[in-house]
Amino acid sequence: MKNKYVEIYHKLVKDIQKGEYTAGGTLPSEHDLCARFETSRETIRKALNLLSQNGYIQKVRGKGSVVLDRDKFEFPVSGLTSFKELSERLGQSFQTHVHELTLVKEAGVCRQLNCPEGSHLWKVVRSREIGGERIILDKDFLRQDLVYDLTKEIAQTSLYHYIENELGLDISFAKKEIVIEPVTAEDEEFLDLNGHDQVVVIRSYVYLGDTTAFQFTESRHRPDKFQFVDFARRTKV
Amino acid sequence: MKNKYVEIYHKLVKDIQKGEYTAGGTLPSEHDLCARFETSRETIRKALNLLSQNGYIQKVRGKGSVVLDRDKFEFPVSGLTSFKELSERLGQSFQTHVHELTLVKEAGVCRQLNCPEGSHLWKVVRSREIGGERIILDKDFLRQDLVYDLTKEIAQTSLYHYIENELGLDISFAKKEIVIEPVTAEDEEFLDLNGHDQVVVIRSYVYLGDTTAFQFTESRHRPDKFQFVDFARRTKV
DNA sequence: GATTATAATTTGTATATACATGTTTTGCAA
DNA sequence: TTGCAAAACATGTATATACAAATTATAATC
Repeated sequence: MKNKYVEIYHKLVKDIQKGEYTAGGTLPSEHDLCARFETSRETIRKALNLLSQNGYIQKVRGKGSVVLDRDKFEFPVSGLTSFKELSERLGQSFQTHVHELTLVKEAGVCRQLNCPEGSHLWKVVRSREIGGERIILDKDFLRQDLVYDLTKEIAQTSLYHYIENELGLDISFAKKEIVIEPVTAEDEEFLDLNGHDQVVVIRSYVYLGDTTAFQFTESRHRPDKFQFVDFARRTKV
Repeated sequence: MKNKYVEIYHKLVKDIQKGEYTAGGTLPSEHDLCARFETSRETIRKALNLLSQNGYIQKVRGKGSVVLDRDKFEFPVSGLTSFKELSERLGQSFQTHVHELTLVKEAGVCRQLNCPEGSHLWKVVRSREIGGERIILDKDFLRQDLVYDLTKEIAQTSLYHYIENELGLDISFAKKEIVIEPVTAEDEEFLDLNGHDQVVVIRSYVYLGDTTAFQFTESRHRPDKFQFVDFARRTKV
């Protein structure tokens, strides 16, 4: 938190979440925010753009920044939120089981991550238990040259926290695909399928800020427990 | 297309799609683009931010704007693209069947659209046929006070085109939810389910630029033909 | 009181400057 | 030739100004 406009963004998000500004109402005008935060209008506008992009406000010319009702669409699987961040926000009891943590050589994954075919990759297989049921199976492949050390403990708590805060890698964006597929033997083994014969599969390619692909993830969800919530702005063609 | 930076954005998108700039390479520097488009750096930066948000480039400090490989993640169900826009981009043969086009009063939908309970709503039920199979069932509710006139022909071609281009309404953003649900009698009636007993349901609340909710859509997809592709940037917590 | 015209407010766009920070290139020195 | 330091280059942040466009508040007029 060193940039002024990012700080202002976080402050305003906090204020909205505290209910300081109610949905349907408006934020103070840009001019007022300038005075309050003792900064220029452009800096305020950068902060407001972040709020707009993340679905907190809608700017209406002549009126102001209208606060949106974000309650109805919490639980964003979107935006690269990790399982731990999710569970904590939901406040549900959750547990992670680590089934595999090995170094492998998978040519196919290497090709998709754009690294030499002989490269070592961490393979992490974890199941996620919520409310006593194992409903998510996560299979991760990470480039070992970027994440050199990995322990079962890290895999059990939070990969993302370790990668971002301990290793200082800059996770920046991801390409993501959601499809429905028949269950595999692996699903049967590690999940409480409850009779379901299909799972929701989320495949993600995760990139760093310097555009190097470093992770491939396959997240397999039991369909009755799956929900994806998104906020999308229309891009004019 | 009147704004300079939006025009520049579209021009650069077109250039990238034409292959003028290849994935992995960089765009001309901001300074160069200023000269080329005869404009200021801030204007160029606004255009580049649009490219970045939509997954065309990744800006790397000190290096430049690296062009990303968007081929791998076309077909964005995300971003409020309409069925017609989608089908055209895919180049597949498609067909729309209009099963219902009526004015109704649905208290539940009214409440969610934040309009008076007695309001008239257009109810549109359409099935989408691709490659000879009816695989998508779309149920739309639209506020009649905003879309006063609606014909079967419009419903068959493109609602969005009519709403945006004919009526001049400014479709701005949507809250979206994806879940898996058991098939209903309606699904059985209007879709070629091919033995599937579950469908992928996308529920969307669509809003105008002035934050008025005006449409509720439920899009029901046969699971084997469903795919959702997304580009997501990580929002630092 | 109701309508209309005007002014004030608010966001949108375009431009300019200064400095910070990270990357690449260049040139000098060992 | 190699290695290192300096310069050049690229993007990031912060600030300032001017004007456009949409909305809202105010004043004036009938």
